[in-house]
Order: sequence, then structure tokens, then C-alpha cells
Amino acid sequence: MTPQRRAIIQVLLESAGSHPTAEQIFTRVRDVMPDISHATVYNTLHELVEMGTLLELNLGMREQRYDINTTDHAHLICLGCGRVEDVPYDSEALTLSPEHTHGFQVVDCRVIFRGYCPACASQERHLRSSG
Amino acid sequence: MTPQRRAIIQVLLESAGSHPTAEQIFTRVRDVMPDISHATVYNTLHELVEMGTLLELNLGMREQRYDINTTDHAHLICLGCGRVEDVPYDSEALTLSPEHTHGFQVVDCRVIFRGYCPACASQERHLRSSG
DNA sequence: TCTTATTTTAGATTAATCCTTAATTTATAT
DNA sequence: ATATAAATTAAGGATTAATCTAAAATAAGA
Repeated sequence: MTPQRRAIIQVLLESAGSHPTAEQIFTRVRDVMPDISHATVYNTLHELVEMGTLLELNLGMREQRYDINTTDHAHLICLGCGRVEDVPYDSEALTLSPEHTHGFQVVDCRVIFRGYCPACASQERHLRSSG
Repeated sequence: MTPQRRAIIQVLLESAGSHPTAEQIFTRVRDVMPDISHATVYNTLHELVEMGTLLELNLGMREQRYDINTTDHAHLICLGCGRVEDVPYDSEALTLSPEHTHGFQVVDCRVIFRGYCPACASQERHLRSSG
């Protein structure tokens, strides 16, 4: 446990619910530790993911997003602006029946609701009617 | 409708179920049309996605994967080797209750089951016990 | 055929992530 | 406290998927 890791974890805890990218985490850690390197942040994030205390989310944008909230939940993302919200979901309702597992050892399940947030929905409507 | 687009669509139809990456599609199209460019493949894929006849999948690997099968289904992916299988799921069972939409206009829902395929599961077990 | 709008190309560019190597730091045992 | 071994960090270059640009080529319609 190094000062760098403490700082990274601190930033992750402070940004709970905001689903930051690796780059955003890097920038925030830099604020309190200006000499930290890219590689350290990436390495640490990967270790935390490996340990299971951090979720790495592929929500369709180019970059990975990280979520310190490892309790069962789904994500709701805006296709317009990339905004991400946590939403509850019933993991019981979603199990893969044995005949469809292809012999896989299933570890978890990711659920992503996609749509448009209020702001982007109105803008979208505007774009559609004018173009 | 250009020969390039016909070739790309042809490749997509032939690779149904294999969830190819843009690069794989590019390579396969090259086999029958050696001078086609990267940009053309990317542009065409994006147009098909826009039209709704092609799905762009973010399954956690670095690259996007494409799926010509636009019927309601989920994906089962191997965290070891990246293998992807289509699996059925009951979209009825998975709706976001109105009080959790954050005002979003929800368009669709993506479900990804993650795990280890038979081959990777046994290898994983081996790795674990030896290191 | 001729015109216009669209598409394609080649190659440069971007951006996120990963890798390499040496120096530093931490943890451990004395 | 000190020595040692193991793990971590930093710097910056490498990689790679994807995107952009501007000019050339092509398709579609009159």
C-alpha cells in the first residue's frame, strides 16, 4: 500500500456515482500528487478490478469507466451526452437457463439501459424535425 | 448502393453469429475487394448501425463488435478468450420502472452474461492452483 | 450524356491504453 | 535501525482502434 494507491482509492471513493474514466481519475489524482504517472493509475485500477473491489464498465463510449459501487445494479446511459446513472435491477429475474450457457461458467451479468436524457431527448427531437 | 457496400453487407451476412470486429470485417472484404479502404468500411458500418440494421456491441474488449442479428437477444462472453455466444432472454422480464428512469427516454437494453468457456475455465483452474 | 451529390481513397491524426526499463520505495527479517 | 528482497513507480515510447481530411472517383437522376 503506497501513497499513490491511497490517493487513487481516495479519488475513487470521492467520485462514487460519477463513473469516471481512467483519464479523469488520473487528472484528479494529479491535483493532490502532481508527479504521479499514467502507468501507476492504470496499473492500480486494473489491480482493484482484479481484486473485485472496482468495476470496469464498457458503456459504449470509447473509454472505460470505473465504478466503486460493486453492489448489484444496472446502468442507464444517455446516447446523446454520455451521462450515466445507476439503476436498481432484480438480478434474480435475469438468470441464464442451463441449456443456454454453452457450458460456460457464468460469473456475472451486466445490464445497460440506453436512451436519451431529458436534455438530449429534446435536442434530438429538434434535430430530427429540422434535418 | 456501391459495390463496396454490397461487399461489406455480403461479409456481414456471411459472418452472422460470429460477432466480428471492424478490422475483421475489413480484412474479409479485402479478400474480395483488395483496394477497399478502412474509412469506407467504418463509414458503412456506422451507416448500417444508424439505419438500425446492424448492432454495434461493446462487450468489454477493446474493439467494437458487429452483429447483423437485430432480434432481441443477449450475449454470453468468455473473459478468457473473448468468445461470444448469442443467448435468448426475455426482454419483458427486464424493464426499468418509471421511478428509476431519471426522465430518460429509454431506447433499448443490452444484457451481457460474462464468464469462462469450458476451455478457459479449466485453464483458469490450472493457473490458479499453480500460481 | 451531363450534372450534381454522394462515396471512396490514402494517409495522417487522434486518443486511450499498454509496455519497457531503470530507479525508487515498501515490507520483512535480522 | 539496517540490510535485503520484492514490489511499485515514473517516463515516455509503442500500440491500436477509430476518426478525419481533402481530393479523386463514382452513382443516380434529369
